[in-house]
Amino acid sequence: MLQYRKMSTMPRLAKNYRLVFDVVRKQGHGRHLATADVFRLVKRRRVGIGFTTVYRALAKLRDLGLISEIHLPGADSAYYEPAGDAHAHFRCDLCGSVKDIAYVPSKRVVAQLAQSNAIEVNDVILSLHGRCVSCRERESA
Amino acid sequence: MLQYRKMSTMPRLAKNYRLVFDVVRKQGHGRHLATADVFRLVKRRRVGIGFTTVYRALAKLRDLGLISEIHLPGADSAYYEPAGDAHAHFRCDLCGSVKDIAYVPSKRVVAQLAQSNAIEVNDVILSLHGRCVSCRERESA
DNA sequence: CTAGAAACTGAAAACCGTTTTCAGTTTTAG
DNA sequence: CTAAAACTGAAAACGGTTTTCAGTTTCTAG
Ligand SMILES: [Mn+2]
Ligand SMILES: [Mn+2]
Ligand SMILES: [Zn+2]
Ligand SMILES: [Zn+2]
Repeated sequence: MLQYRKMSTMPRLAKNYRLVFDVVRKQGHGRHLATADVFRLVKRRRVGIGFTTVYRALAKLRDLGLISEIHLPGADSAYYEPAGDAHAHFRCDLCGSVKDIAYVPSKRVVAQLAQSNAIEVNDVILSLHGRCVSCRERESA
Repeated sequence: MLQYRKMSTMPRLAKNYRLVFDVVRKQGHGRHLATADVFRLVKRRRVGIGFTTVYRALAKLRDLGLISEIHLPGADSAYYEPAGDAHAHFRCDLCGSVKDIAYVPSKRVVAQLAQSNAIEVNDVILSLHGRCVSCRERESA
């Protein structure tokens, strides 16, 4: 699970893959694009592109460690964001909005869990679920 | 999200729903049944039952808080286990096996995250991913 | 340059877990 | 008993994603 942080060390990408990457990267961190959002934005720049190609690009970029693919219980498609520091996600049960949460279980705790369970942990995924600010406001009205 | 821990306070369940509940409950904690596993085990006791009914039973039991439904990135169906204390799950990327992990972010940390992000957190889902013991052994051979 | 191999492309079809629809049957409440 | 509510199962639909196919484009030797 390599990660190319610098463009200089980044492998040469096909034109379309590059386009998909640019679309995801341009959102910056904290924005979470559903697969359908990526399609829409990519099509805006290259009308004829097939959704198969976009799926393949997303998979490759994910494998290269350039973007991260987010799966949240309750959401019905994957979400994408540029690769960056590990963090958790909050998803509103009511409106489906997704928000970054600056927290991740400490390395020490995870190492301890790995040891006591005799497993090798390569990834830790944390998601919070509940009601977002605006949904809480709207509901209390 | 109520939870009926005692049979005495448990609502009356239709025969089939009861059957599905028994199948899940009989596995005890620490066993994780994929939807297909539940079908198989239920059909063993009631041959003619339709999978639609099983899906409906699982949804209702989940809503009643009697069982918990687990969604793990990488797995292609839901898993079920009897309701119990909160815990995390480990899923082996290679063989797909699922294991309970006795850890959950502390109430204090979650409350702090909720406050600083102005969200209401109703659920915290933590999953670990990597290689299980047997897969590590098999790979090193 | 010129093969040939490897990577990429997009339409269409397949996939597959899950949900919905339909036309009933069974159970419950009064 | 009677009407409403809950439950049932077959079949069809759903929807995000993957696979297949028949090419086209790009890369790598030589
Ligand atoms: Mn994020
Ligand atoms: Mn468990
Ligand atoms: Zn919301
Ligand atoms: Zn394994």
